Amino acid sequence: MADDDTRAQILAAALAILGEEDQHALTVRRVAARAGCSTIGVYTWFGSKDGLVDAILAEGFASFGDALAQSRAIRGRMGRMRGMANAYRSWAITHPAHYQVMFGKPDPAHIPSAEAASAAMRAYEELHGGVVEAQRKGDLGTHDVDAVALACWGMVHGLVMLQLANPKPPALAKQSDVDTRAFTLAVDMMAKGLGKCPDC
Amino acid sequence: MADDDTRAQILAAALAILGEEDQHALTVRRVAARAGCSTIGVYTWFGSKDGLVDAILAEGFASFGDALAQSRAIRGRMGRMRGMANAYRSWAITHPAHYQVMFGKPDPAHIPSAEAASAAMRAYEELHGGVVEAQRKGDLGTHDVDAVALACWGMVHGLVMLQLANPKPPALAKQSDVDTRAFTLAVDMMAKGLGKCPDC
DNA sequence: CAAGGCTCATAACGTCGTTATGGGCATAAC
DNA sequence: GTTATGCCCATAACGACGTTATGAGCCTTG
Repeated sequence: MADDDTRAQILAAALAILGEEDQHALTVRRVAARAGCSTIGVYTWFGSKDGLVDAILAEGFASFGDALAQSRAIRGRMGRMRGMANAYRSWAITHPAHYQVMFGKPDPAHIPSAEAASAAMRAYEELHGGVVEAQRKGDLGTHDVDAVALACWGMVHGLVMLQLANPKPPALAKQSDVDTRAFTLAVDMMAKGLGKCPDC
Repeated sequence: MADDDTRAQILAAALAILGEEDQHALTVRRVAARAGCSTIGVYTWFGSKDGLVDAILAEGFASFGDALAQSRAIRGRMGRMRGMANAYRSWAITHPAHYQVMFGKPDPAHIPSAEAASAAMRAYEELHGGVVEAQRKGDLGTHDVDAVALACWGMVHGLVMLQLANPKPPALAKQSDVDTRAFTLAVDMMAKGLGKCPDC
């Protein structure tokens, strides 16, 4: 329908910009120019730049949640959690600007739309579900599920953010694979650290 | 000396703003107004806003490195690394806007000044030194030191950033201490995961 | 045909980082 | 003593940002 045509073109333009450039390139004027309309189109269809960002968040969390869900079928001790960690990192690295919009510091005054919040919730429940399953299978100790989920999320998030922002000293940054090695080590550390071996 | 007076006042104003508000409040106009000069003062003494940010980085990394160094004396298995993890998190949480300026995504075109880079290097070497010491004491397995340092850094950084940005779903965010519980768990996970127990 | 409402362009406002212009005011040169 | 050089800095402006007041076009409805 031609009614949503402009709206769809604006959202597509915004996603294209995020796919090609930094998140700072996401300006109302540039989105409008790329969508072939004036800036007022963004305000007609999304209310404000925040409204457009909300639509971007909804799209992003849906895609991100789908990526995480691919790991549901993986078997073996901590298999699903390991798979999710890898899927999480892959999605973030292939969608760096999108990831920054989703997980970078938001304006504290911005209240996400219901659509964005529910897409985010669905992605989080994918993470949480993996931890619950590991717990049920006995792969974890008796740790609190929420704390485990947040700890693992934080660990992966931090390594992803360090890689995307790359504030590392030159000596470290020169090792081209150091991010991947650290990530692999961190996931192993997590798997071993959450186990219930009594000797350590 | 009166020569550096204006410069010192501008830097103090910038740090005061970061101490009281969001990093987005750090604008040239507001810094200048608080320092009691016009915007041109920032350009006279720091060249550009990036130059001012460089001075802020140098100050921040020096203070941050000092905080990490407090853990040097802690004994016991993984004691220094655990202490540094706690000190890292404490510094970040008590200086949230400063931390975001230091570790948030920078403009890729911005090349840090030599002063900022060397202060950052000194802080990183505090981290690295703790890992080297643990390795030497036999607290770690045979892991690569750089990868361990980056993995631990990323883990702590991620949990700090999640707490500062707080993108958590409402059910999690309601648990007021969930960030601290996750952090404690993550540090334990790291300590256990890096050990050399052969049974797990 | 007339009225109302929806979509959208133009142009503007106040914010941002930055800079061109020019006014003091010190020190140095003659 | 007067001129000249150079540094510090205020005013006012530029372009880019998010946003909005105004009004034009167009489609639907009576």
